[in-house]
Amino acid sequence: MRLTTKGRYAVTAMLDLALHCDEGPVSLADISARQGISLSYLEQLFARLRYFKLVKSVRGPGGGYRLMGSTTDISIAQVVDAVSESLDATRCEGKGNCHEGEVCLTHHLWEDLSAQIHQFLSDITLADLVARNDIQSVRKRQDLRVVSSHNDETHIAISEIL
Amino acid sequence: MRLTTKGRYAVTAMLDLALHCDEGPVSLADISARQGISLSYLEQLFARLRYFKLVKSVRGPGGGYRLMGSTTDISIAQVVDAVSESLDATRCEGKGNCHEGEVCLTHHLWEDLSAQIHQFLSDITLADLVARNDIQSVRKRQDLRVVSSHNDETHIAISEIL
DNA sequence: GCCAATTCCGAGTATTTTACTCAAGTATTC
DNA sequence: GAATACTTGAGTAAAATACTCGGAATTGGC
Repeated sequence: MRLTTKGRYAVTAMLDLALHCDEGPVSLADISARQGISLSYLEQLFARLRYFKLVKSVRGPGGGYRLMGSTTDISIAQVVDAVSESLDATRCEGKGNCHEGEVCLTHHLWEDLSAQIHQFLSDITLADLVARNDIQSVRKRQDLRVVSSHNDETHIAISEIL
Repeated sequence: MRLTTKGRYAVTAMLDLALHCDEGPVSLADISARQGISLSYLEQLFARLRYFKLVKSVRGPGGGYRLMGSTTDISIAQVVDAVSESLDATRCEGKGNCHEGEVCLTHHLWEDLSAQIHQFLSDITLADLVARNDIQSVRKRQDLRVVSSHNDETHIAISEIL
C-alpha cells in the first residue's frame, strides 16, 4: 500500500467520473479541464484503471469512460492499488537472512500496518464520497443564503462515513 | 500525509530504537546492521527525526540516539510526518480558481481522507508496536520450544492495537 | 465514405524523490 | 589524544512522477 499524489490524482479523477456518470460517458478531456490534470497523464492512469476493470471505455465521438459497476462497488483502496504498484522495500523477502528474526518482525509489523490502512480505504467507496460531496454542495448552497430545511436523509454524519 | 518506503524505513528504525532504548543510546551503525538500512540514509532520516524532536542524540563513544520521551508519546504518524514533507498536488491552493467549487470539493475531500489516515496512524504509538512485537517474539520463542507462561499483561489482543 | 472526437499506445523527457556514497568536521569518552 | 559517534554537506545513480508528443484505432454523425 502506497499513498502518493498519484493515487490522489486517480481518486480525484474517479470521483469526477462518479459525479458525472449519469450524463453518459465522460471524456478524459472533461476531467482534465475540471480537475486540472494533464490529459496524457489521465490516459496513463485510466489505462491502469481499465486494466483493473474499474472503468470501461467507450470509443469514438461522444465516448469516454464509464464506471465498471456501481459506485458502491468501487473502493478507494481499489483505485489507489490500481495506479500504484506495491513494492517491498526490504532486502529480506522471506529469504531467511534476518538475524534473530528481528528484521522480519518489523517487516511483518509494517505489512500489517499497511494492511490496516488498506482495509480502512477498502471500507470507503466512491458512493460514500459522492454522498459526502452532496452534503458539501448543500452546505455551500446554504452558505449562499439558500437555506433548505429538508436534509433528513441526506444529512449523514461525516464522521460515520470517513 | 504521504505513505512511502521512506516512512517505512523511519518507522522501522524508530521501532528498532524503541526495542533497544533500555540498553542506553543506540548507534545508527547498530540500526543499520540490524535493519539493513544504509548508515548514511539513516543519518538523513534521523536528522529530521531530531529536528522534529522525536529523538535526541548523545555524542561521543557509547553514544547514539535516544527516544525523546516515552514510547507511548510517539505515534507512527509523527514519525512518518517527520521524514516525509507534505505536498499539495493541486494547482488550486485556496486561490479561488476552481469552477463552481468542483475542484475544491474533491480537493477538500481528499484532504479529509488524508486526515483520517493521519488520525488512524496517530492512534498507534511505538509502545503499541513494541508490545505487539513482544508478542511475536514470545511466539517465536515458543516456536523454539521455550514456553514461558507469564504473559498476562503483555498479552494484548493484536486486533485491539492495530 | 469522410470527418472529427475520442480512446489507445509507445516513446521520450524534465523534475522530483529515493536511497545512497563520500568526505570532512565536531563533540565526547576513555 | 585517540577512538567513537554524531553532524553536515556535497554529490549521485536509480526510480517514480508528471507530463509531452506523435500517431494509430475506433466510431458516431454528416
